[in-house]
Amino acid sequence: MTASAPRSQPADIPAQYDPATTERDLYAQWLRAGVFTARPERTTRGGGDAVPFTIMMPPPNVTAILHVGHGLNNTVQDVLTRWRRMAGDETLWLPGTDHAGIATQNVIEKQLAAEGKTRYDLGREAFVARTEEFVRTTGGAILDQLKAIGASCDWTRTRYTLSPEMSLAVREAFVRLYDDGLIYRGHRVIHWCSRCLTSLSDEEAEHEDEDGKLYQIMYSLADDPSQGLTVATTRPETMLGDVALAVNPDDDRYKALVGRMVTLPIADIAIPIIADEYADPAFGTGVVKITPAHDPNDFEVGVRHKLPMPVIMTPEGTMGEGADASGRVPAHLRGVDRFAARAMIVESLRESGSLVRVQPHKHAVRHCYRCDTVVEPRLSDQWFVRMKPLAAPALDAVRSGRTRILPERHEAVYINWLEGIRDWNISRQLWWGHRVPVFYCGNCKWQAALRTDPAGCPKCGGNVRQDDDVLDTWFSSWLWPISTLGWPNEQSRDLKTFFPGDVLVTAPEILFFWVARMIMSGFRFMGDAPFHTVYLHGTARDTQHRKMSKSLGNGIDPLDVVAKYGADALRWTIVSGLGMGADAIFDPADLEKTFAPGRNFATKLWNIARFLLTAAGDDAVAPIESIDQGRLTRADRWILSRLEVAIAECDAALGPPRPTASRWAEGERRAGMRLNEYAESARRFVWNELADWYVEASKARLQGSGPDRDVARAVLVHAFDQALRLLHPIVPFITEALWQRLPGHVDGEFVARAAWPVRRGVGDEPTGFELVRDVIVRIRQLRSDFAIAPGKPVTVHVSRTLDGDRDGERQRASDSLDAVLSEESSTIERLARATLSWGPVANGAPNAKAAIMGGATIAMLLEGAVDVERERSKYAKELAELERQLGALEKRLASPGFTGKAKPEVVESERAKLGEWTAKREHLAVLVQSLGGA
RNA sequence: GGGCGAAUAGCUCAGUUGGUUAGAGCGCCUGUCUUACACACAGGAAGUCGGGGGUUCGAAUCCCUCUUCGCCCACCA
Repeated sequence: MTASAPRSQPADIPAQYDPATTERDLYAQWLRAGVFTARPERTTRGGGDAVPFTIMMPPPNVTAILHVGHGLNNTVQDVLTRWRRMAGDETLWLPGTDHAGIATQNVIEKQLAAEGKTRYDLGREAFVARTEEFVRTTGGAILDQLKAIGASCDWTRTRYTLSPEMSLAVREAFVRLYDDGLIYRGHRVIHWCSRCLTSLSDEEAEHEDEDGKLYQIMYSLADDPSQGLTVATTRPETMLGDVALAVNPDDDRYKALVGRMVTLPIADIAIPIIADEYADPAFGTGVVKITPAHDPNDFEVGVRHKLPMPVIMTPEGTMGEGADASGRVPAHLRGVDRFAARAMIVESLRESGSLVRVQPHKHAVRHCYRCDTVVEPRLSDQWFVRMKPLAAPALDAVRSGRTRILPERHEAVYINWLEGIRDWNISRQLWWGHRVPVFYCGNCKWQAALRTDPAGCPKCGGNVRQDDDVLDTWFSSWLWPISTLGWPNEQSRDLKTFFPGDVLVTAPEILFFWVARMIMSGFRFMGDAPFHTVYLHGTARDTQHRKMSKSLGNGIDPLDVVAKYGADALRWTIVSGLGMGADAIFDPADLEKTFAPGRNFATKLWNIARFLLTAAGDDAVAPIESIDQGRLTRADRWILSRLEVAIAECDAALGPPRPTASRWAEGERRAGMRLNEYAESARRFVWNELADWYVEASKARLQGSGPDRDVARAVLVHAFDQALRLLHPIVPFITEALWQRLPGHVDGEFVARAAWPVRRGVGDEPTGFELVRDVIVRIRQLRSDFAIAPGKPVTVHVSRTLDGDRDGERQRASDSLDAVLSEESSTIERLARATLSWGPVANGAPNAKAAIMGGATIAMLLEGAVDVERERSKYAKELAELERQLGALEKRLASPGFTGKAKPEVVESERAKLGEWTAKREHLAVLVQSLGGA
């Protein structure tokens, strides 16, 4: 089956839908037609009339392979992009990959380890070359995988964070911030990963609660070893770097000791007792050891008191003498791993009697976010970005409504983080990444950040060398919304057209890593936020709510799902289960249970189309606008009005695509992005309304030959066409496959760029078809209740039990009921498998059964004996329950609190409810009586 | 140690500012291969909305409290 084949016969549609070949073929068609390619010239910013709509894909790591998290993230983006594309926007969904400094370097280092080598065996240049080669040949595979799930990205604009263009942007940003004094060299304690051999930012060093130990150690006074102070520490090995003991200046216990010296055990050197507010008298013994080079707080104390700062560990995490540490690390500890050293030190303290006690202690220990190694605080020189000035506009953006974050609760988290923001350590002692563009003269003191590499020192002509460090991966990511569009070239057409963008879709984990920083860079370099909406979706988890991960083995391979059930099934499951901000739960042990509903839905659509093509043929179909209103049946008017409702619901669930003004107004700020509600509305329309009722009710007309057939065809094709459009963003493949088969389809047209449904403003009033449905359902219930064999014909005698009533409203209801029943009798008879017969049924007839609807009562006489008492008691129970609720309702409405405070529309709807229930009570009473009520 | 979220049918979840008799999918029960569809159709059972208290004419929805999970943030050695 190829889409280019002629499709004049309905027989062209196979009985079975085959996602695999269809999806591949359709994706190729879309690409060939350039459906996903953004055209700046069509936009309002480029001289056209389309509003631009931009989404930047969070670039997956270049070495990543697709997992459900990506599937989730990109499906959401695709739904939004396809929706806006159909709605007439000029959409740009820009894809790309991230060079992922530490992560990628780790991959290559693992390869080297398998070969028995380290990166140092290769040297920097060869290592980078090898990594580049790896990325070039096997990297970016994930982008192809995204095509398999239908991602409608503009692949002509694919970007990579370590490409030359991105380097240009990174360098420009660095130089500007450096020249503005916002990037500086800092000498302080940072998080150090002794496995990756690099510093980490605060965000990259993640807390993990651990059961540790609190060691209390006695430091004796240098001039009187019989006295001493007890200090508590969780990391005894750092004591070799102690330069003082601190007590609180107001702590009466120790006031007298301030200024005296103690002997540092093991290292056997004298250090002073100092007074500092940092020591908390209430914690432990109130005495804290000060290790400036290995603890950020101690560092601050060290600075205040101008203390030495000896480094007593190597970068690799073994004990060793670094700067200022000579004589501190005993020979037998040098080269010993820090944790082994801890045990050895504790043991020798125990032997010497210095170990006062050891108690269990729960505390949070920071770990490297890439390799999970315990991070070591370590004094070193790093590059930092001064964040306060950058944070201010980003803070204001969310406060003022320029950018909203959904779900709303994340806004408080964002604001809280930005208010307490600390400077960002951006240098990494890695080889894979953008190199810090700072140059130093080997001769004079000259140093500068430069856009291009200098030939020599501009001051003295001496040799220059570039800083060895590379930049944090996020230093390129934070420029993503602008660098991908051509910044720093501000004349770039894409930048002028597609910045600022619209929506950012990502997981909450990287709100700080990435989202906040992108907003900052947007303001800093372009003077505006890069998007007006941040949509944070949940995490993919298994049924035990554990995060899906490779190490747990509880993941689901999206491509596996695509192969088994089709991409649409995967997408359907994701979207229909996507509550605002809620985690998405999938069962990796039961793919069938998880994804079959999506497949089943696609199959349903397929079969509706098969019916449509068989019954309606594919001769030309009149446009719905050309059908004279008077020729529409109740079913026609009903399904058209249901379509109006469905469109309205989908639009409401998706919400406004952008703020109406330059900022989100309170009323719209939290609206929309309810993808699950959108999916449900569309599904209900096409399945429960169009397929279950309209198609069934219209079969006779469609299979007949009268002029009415054309009316039914027009309505059916219109309704299904619109349904396919509503569903296309969620299930793009099946809808495209079917839409192209609809009668009247013109070759080369795609539902992917067909117009999004718009309400026509017709069919608001009740159509009477609701009554038809009620009658059919009631008769079906009777058949089922009385176990009447499906094949057995049954006659239903219809009469109005309240016929004598001349009250106007009720009379009208009865008259309208009569009209509906007689005019629609053939439909009712067919769908309910019953014969309708008019005429009064004697009250109390032994086999009478009745149904209530629309303000009138009909009685039905079923052939064969029925259990009248059972019926009577059933209705009597219903009546009793109704009376109870009616009583409560009446009481509620009569209370002064209600009439005084409730909104007018609520009062009105509650009054209407009261009337409805009252009428129903009357009907039920008649019914119970007619069934021989006791 | 702070902050936030969740708890609704057997399972996974909706339920937008308090206002029809709380919904969907899956599962379950009973029928049906009714000429688009058994990946379907028709009918049905099933929830004291985590416990307790409060506000209100009215609470799954707001307030307090308790229990159980989860997430984020955090320099108490």
